[in-house]
Amino acid sequence: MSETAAGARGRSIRAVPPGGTEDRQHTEHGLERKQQLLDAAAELFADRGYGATRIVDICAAAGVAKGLFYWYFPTKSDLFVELVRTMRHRLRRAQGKAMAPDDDAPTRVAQGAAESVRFMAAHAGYFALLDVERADPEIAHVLDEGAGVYFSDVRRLVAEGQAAGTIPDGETDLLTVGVLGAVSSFSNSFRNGRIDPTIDVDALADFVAGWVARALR
Amino acid sequence: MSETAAGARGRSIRAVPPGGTEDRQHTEHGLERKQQLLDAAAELFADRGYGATRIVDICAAAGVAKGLFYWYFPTKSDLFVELVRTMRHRLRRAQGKAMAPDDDAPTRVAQGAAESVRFMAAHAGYFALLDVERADPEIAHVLDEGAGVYFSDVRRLVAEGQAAGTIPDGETDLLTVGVLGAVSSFSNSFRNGRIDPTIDVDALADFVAGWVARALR
DNA sequence: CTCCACCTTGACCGGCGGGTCGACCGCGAG
DNA sequence: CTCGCGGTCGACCCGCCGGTCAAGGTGGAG
Repeated sequence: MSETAAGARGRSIRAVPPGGTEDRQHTEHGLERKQQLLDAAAELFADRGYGATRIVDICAAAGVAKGLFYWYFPTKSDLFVELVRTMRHRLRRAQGKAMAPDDDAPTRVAQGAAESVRFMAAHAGYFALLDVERADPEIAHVLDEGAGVYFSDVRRLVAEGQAAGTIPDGETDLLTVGVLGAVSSFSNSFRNGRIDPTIDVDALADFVAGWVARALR
Repeated sequence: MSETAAGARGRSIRAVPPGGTEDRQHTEHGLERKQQLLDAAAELFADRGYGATRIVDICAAAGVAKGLFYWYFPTKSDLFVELVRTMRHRLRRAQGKAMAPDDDAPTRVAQGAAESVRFMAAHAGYFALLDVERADPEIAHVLDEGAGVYFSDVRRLVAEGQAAGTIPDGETDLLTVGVLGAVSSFSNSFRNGRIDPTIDVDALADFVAGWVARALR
């Protein structure tokens, strides 16, 4: 884990620029290769967990040698972080698109919850990798960061609803936690097969929307 | 962590069933030592995660040499399993005690949920260690086993309520997942400080009971 | 007192796996 | 053609950590 300052020696002064991070120039082909690694890693993480996935496994799955990994990523956790951030952006975009701007707050919350369930079901392979140990501080950070983002998104809506009288006053934070928890619980259970997998995803999403709407009443 | 060893004293008692593996004869002092290891491990697991906790750290925390660990546990995951099972038994006992036998199903579910929240808050250090990677199959197994136990406990109550007409029909499994998810979500958020930690635990428990009751209506 | 079972120690071993390195390839620009 | 850079390879290094082991301690039963 030690970044060993022994970065640039010899003649080629590359790597570790003032900014701190890698700013490698990738060709289009390079970007594709990087994506292959990302995809392979996502699958392996989801399958056997982050810690249990060896870098060499990721490379093997992508059909390249281990050394190449470090051409594209400084460390394993950097790859993970990139994966998670990408996922988060896509999910939030989907949520935003699913909420009708003119509906009231509780309805919008329910719409967002339903869409989240659908999205997570559609990308189960991706979201499974969130079941990860938070030992690595870099991991913990990006995960907490995500939790914070979703929290404030939902909290804003809840507070709005309370102001408009469409959601009961008080305990704004708790209501928010409840909504977030419902979405992740149902999604996790579905993904892990604790829910009858033959159920229609849209039916599940509707159920969750109803659950949230009732609890918010 | 008190008198787990009911009254056994003076003579050695068997700690592990003769299932073929370790069936060491521990003296009372030995059982105490073992408990020290268990406690030290629980704290470290909760603090930095299972995978990131080194056996030698556990021993150092308990003030013994590494070799001794293997006198009491075959492997690290065996220790973990023992920890989780113990916890589960205590929680279920608390739940059972909290539910008034003559109340109707939804009320009992809410009572159990509230008690679970209180229990998990009181033993936050213990429950934090459930945030663990499921890479190790032995770990995954004991965790799933626990999920299954709680699931069937709650499902039984929900089905009972549906039969009695106190809970709406249909989707028994989904309702169960919702209840379980609410309890764990609120408990996790509280433990991780995502909820204002100055809130009274009983108030939180009541809130969760209300949340569940509303969602179950 | 002796013996045996339980307890305790820390040096040691083995391999696993993250990260490094130096060499090499192929292509487009000059 | 030659240079430089993006890209690729895989042997190698090395610290870490789970697990082992041989030896020594201690207290109670006989």
